[in-house]
Amino acid sequence: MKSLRIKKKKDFTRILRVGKRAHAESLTIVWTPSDVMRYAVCVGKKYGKSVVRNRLKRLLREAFRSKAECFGIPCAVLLIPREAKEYSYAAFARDLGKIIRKEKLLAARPADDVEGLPANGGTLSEKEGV
RNA sequence: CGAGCGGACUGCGCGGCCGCGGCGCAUCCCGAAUGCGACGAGGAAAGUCCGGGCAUCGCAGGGCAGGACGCCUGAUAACGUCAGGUGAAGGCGACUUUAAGGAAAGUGCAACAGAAAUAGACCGCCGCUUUGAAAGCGGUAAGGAUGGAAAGGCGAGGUAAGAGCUCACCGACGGGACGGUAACGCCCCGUGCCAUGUAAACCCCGUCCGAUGCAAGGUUGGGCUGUGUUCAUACGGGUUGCCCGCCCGAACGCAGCCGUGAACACCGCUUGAGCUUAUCGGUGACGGUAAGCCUAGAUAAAUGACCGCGCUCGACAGAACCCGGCUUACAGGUCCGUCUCGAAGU
RNA sequence: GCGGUGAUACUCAAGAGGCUCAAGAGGCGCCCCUGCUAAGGGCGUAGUGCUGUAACAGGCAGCGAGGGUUCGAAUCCCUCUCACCGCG
Repeated sequence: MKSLRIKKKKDFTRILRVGKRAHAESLTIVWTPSDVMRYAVCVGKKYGKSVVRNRLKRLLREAFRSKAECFGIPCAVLLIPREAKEYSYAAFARDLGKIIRKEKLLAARPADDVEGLPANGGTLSEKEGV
């Protein structure tokens, strides 16, 4: 899954400039269409010390992993959590689902029509239908 | 049984399922692909406070400056660390704490108070003179008052009053004998005592220190054009803060174009003063010998989510070149001791 | 990861072992000036916590936190906390 990470500073600044923002209670995401499905988590020093930051990143990655198949089209996504005292997987997963429903449900329809998508996209749309 | 003291260890466990990191093997459509396998954070990984290794610069040159340490003996690659001892302080005790060299080498500082702060007569006490009270002169550091500190302490003798003026004891200083590697201890003799504190103030003495840190540094990969600055007996650059000395002969900056994953890839990057067990030497820190073991290596940076069970319901906390220490944070739990004190019983 | 700098009232800050002293300025409060305001001028408040008083006065603590050295520490020495800066 390493290939699906966004690493370059250039990419970050580009996505932040042109990407669309969507907010939920526990986190914000910035997304833009892309040729492959890619993502990154944004956890700076303001969130706490290394133990807290590491846990936060794991939770976000796990949440994204479980919901990645719900995306209709391949996107580049930045996950930005909201500062809080405690973080939970359940809240991240729920809010990520909400955002996808709000923003992407319409985008998921064309994915069903286009059959010539990469193997990834094909299986995804199938599962989403179920 | 209660209250302590010292030391050592541990840091939720088991199962299922999805997922992550590099590694090994296999497969194929040879890709940052898929499958399988074993492995995968700490006692502090933390703070970055010390000491090393390693790397580059310098070229193993000198001086000044600067910094660190400081009872003794040992351990160690080294240390500001550790071990054992000495002195001092605290505790009934087991024990604990301790930056603990030098103040007759010199300089500085000691506010306020107080008569006086490194030297002294304000009150008081005593004597003499004059006198109505009182004043003057002299003696005196026992008492008062001030202060953190007031001229060794305390008792006796002594005296006009006093004073190491004299004496006993304690302290201090000097010398000697004995024990100990030494710090030092202990005993004897002598000296009436001979200079307050501060060196985490400058300093002196002794020991030690080149600078920069893996963003060190190396490999692959780079050309063209224009232009500017400086320079030949001095200038520029490098060398530690400075000076001397030494090295290099061209060095550096700006703009544009081509090219470029370049804030990239790979190496450094994990086998090491390594770990475990046994045994020998040593009071101990530690060292020797033998056998066995290989135990994270990421780079937007790997341990998580869900379910079930158990219990004491899980603290502090996440490797980033590697080691030895120190310091700080921490839910609890376990074990050890010819350990200490108190109570009760025998 | 590595290296460095700093912390003093609400804000900006001086002080570098004793006293004048926790300076000074902004801000804040009152007064003058004005028909009213701004600007200007003057005066002063007293700073924070605790204690204390009828109310003042006064006392104690306090310079990021905790120890130590010293007769005495904002200042000297350790440990910790927080903030900020630099890096091929």
